[in-house]
Amino acid sequence: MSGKRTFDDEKALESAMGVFWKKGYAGASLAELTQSMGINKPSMYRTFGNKEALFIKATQRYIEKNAQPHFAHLHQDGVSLVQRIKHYMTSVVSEQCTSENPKGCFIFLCQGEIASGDMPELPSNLLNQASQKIQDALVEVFSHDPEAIKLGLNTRAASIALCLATTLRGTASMARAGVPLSELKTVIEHSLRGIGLS
Amino acid sequence: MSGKRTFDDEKALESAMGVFWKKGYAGASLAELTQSMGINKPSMYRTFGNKEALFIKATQRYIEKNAQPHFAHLHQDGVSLVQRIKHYMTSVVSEQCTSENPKGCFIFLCQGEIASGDMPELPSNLLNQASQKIQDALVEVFSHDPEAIKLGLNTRAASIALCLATTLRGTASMARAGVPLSELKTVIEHSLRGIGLS
DNA sequence: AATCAACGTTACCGATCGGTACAACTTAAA
DNA sequence: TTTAAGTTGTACCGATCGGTAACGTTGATT
Repeated sequence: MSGKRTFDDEKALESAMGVFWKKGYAGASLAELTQSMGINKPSMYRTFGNKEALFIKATQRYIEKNAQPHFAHLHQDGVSLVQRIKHYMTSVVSEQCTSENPKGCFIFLCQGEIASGDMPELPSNLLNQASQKIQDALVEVFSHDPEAIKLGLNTRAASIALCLATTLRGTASMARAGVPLSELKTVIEHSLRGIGLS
Repeated sequence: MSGKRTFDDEKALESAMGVFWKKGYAGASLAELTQSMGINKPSMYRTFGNKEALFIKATQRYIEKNAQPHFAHLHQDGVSLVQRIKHYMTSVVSEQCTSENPKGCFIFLCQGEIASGDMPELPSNLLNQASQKIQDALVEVFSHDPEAIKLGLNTRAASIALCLATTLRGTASMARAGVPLSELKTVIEHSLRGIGLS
């Protein structure tokens, strides 16, 4: 049996994240979660608290390891604004489509559950904040980037950011429905065209 | 108590549709469904069969009464192509945002559950077909409409239809997250711009 | 060597899940 | 008026939900 932990907290959390990503918060059962994590229920409760706490930690992990890294494309030196935006969008949509993970976006999927009324308050706030960060990051770029200012995009930064964020929600939904990356890339092209880029 | 049915099938089905629209398929419990329908479980099972059959009927009702009517805007006589598309998109997004119904789109929401693996086959097929109809209707317009052909949009009808369908999925997700109609209207404008219209 | 905290396993808790058997009752037809 | 079909309400079914108590085992500390 044991006396020292026989599993890796980080690996277990990653597995739990995968289950939530595939099934959502309410749809992920403790049985499936613990089975995927390779541990049993008492170990899970000792290590993470309860389902809600586990979900919060899984969400934070997703934000840190799967969502935030894409933002780097927005501030890459020596790359034009258009290319930076395109790289960012393509990077996000690529992850929405990869077969290594469940299709779609963890945040958008679970945020859709909030309107059901079955999502506790703390996870709800975390998901809302996370989705808001996307628009905030885009607003920041379009407001302060010299190239964006030269193009006059700073005067409607919020509107443009909303458009791109909406596109990313749409591609996430499409990816979850099985639409391949190749088709969604053309959606990105048209989306950039719509806001006056490319 | 009775011998003749004491409730209206159509009203009950509409109530059930509202619950599925808010909670999704798996998230809608028989208790909440029957309570909203104003009947008890045996009456529901006798009238509609089971939860899956009820969901199928509710989905068909949504398609017929809430989704199909928007298509009329696409074929309105004496209206320019741009305006027809814009009217269609605005009509759909308006319904996604109205406070009379749950926010978002019934089809897109429930289709997202398919990837969880918990959605039976018949409802899955119905939802996939319904979402495909949107793109089909748009492809049809961009392929055969004289104005579209004159603009050369017929050569990339599928791509354009995918863009607009993606936008509608994005706005549905945004609406469910609480973004108001006024902001999403500007998203429609930019989206039309991206495909070469307006 | 003795102690104790942490671990894994099992078995269980009350609540809720989708679904149903059954009895009481009402209506229409015979 | 009797009968048969149809409807409602209650009470229940086995399964699963999130969560936990209890027990035996293990390893580090003293």
